[in-house]
Amino acid sequence: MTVLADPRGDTRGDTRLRIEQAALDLFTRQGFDDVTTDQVADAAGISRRTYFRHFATKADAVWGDFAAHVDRLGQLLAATAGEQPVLNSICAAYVQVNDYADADLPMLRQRLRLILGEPALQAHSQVRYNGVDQVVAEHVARRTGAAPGSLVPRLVATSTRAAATTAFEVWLADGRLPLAQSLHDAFEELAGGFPTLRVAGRVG
Amino acid sequence: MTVLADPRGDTRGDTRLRIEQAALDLFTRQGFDDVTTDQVADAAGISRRTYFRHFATKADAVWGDFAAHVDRLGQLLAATAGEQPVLNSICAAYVQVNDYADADLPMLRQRLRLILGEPALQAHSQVRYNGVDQVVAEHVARRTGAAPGSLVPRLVATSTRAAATTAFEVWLADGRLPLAQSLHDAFEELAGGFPTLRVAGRVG
DNA sequence: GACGTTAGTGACACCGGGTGCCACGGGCAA
DNA sequence: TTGCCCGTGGCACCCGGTGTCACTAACGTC
Repeated sequence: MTVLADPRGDTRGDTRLRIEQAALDLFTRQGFDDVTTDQVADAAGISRRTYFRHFATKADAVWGDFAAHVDRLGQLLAATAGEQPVLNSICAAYVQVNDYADADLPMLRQRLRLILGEPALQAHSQVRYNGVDQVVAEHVARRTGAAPGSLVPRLVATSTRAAATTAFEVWLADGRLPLAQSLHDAFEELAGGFPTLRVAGRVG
Repeated sequence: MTVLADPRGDTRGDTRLRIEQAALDLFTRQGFDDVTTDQVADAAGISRRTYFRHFATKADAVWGDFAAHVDRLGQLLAATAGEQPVLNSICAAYVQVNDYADADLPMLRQRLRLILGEPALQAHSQVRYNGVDQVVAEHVARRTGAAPGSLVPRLVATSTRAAATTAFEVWLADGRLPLAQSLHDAFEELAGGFPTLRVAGRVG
């Protein structure tokens, strides 16, 4: 329902953005589960059927163009020189991919708060993470000569992604230190075999 | 439909098991998405409505009593002495929780193949993993004195769980070496900061 | 200017997961 | 027998997601 806000001809690529913004706003205000796709479509000035032509699922509107994100991560990894340790190259790629301008940080926070906080979106995220893990595992396999499906490439991929996710969570909860710093901290712990644990452990 | 297989009075706790078995068989044969809950219910000799009284979601039948699993993990962690390094205690707890009798291994493989292989079940698994991560993070927090929500406890929890999941995947794909060995290998890599990478890396 | 093509859209019907409600029936205690 | 409880089935409903058809505006061609 509701008349098109802009009857002129520039609404083509704009629609997707309008949907994203409407979805983020509604999900943030009311919670993901308490908003129907009808409401999102209505807020964006389109029909429900049209919503599902722009996004495959209700959750997808929160993710923006994540595939491009993963592609860029893969390109950054492929372009790394062989001199630096593998973990450093992965950390650097994660930092670069997530290097947002200050103006974009509020929207990033909004997206992440939903993705990391709403159970339904957490569930959905697992499938996205698989794409990331695969790209990273292939990078590790190239650099080490191991098969991409063997233990070390897989393990490096999943645990570095766990590190990145955790860094995001901490950054989101605290917000004092910049995201890049949080990522570096997490990777440093991971790469060093958790030095913090060794300091505190081995008490007896 | 279909008459109750056992009209005597011992079908109370038995129903849940029948549903699980029917679900595992159907999902394995036809794929999770190509089986409806009607079919599962029918195969188990109950109505769809009754299925959803035993399991909250279509996916839950695959997981068995996972909450008990997590509880036991938490108890094992709480009972560990403070002498051994934290990571070792987590590894030991994972190994113990997943110490199945040989007779139970086929069903475990069946469950894991579905959980790790079917996208819809992978998505569902994220919510389960949150419970595991929380238990592990609390353990690390107790042992280190850090806040459970701070970086290191969170990171240890997510990356050890990533290690465990990866070990499961490798065990499932290969099947040569025992699960406990696969878990130990993964934790050793993780705890050592990925020694394998250091051997192969730093070529230049 | 009439034409066919194409992309974006809306309306409708349908499927399947999940829930609330009511009604039935069998076991069990008073 | 009476009353209760619990597991169950049936039904209607909500919502996410899809297939299909019809409409319309924009565009190039003749």
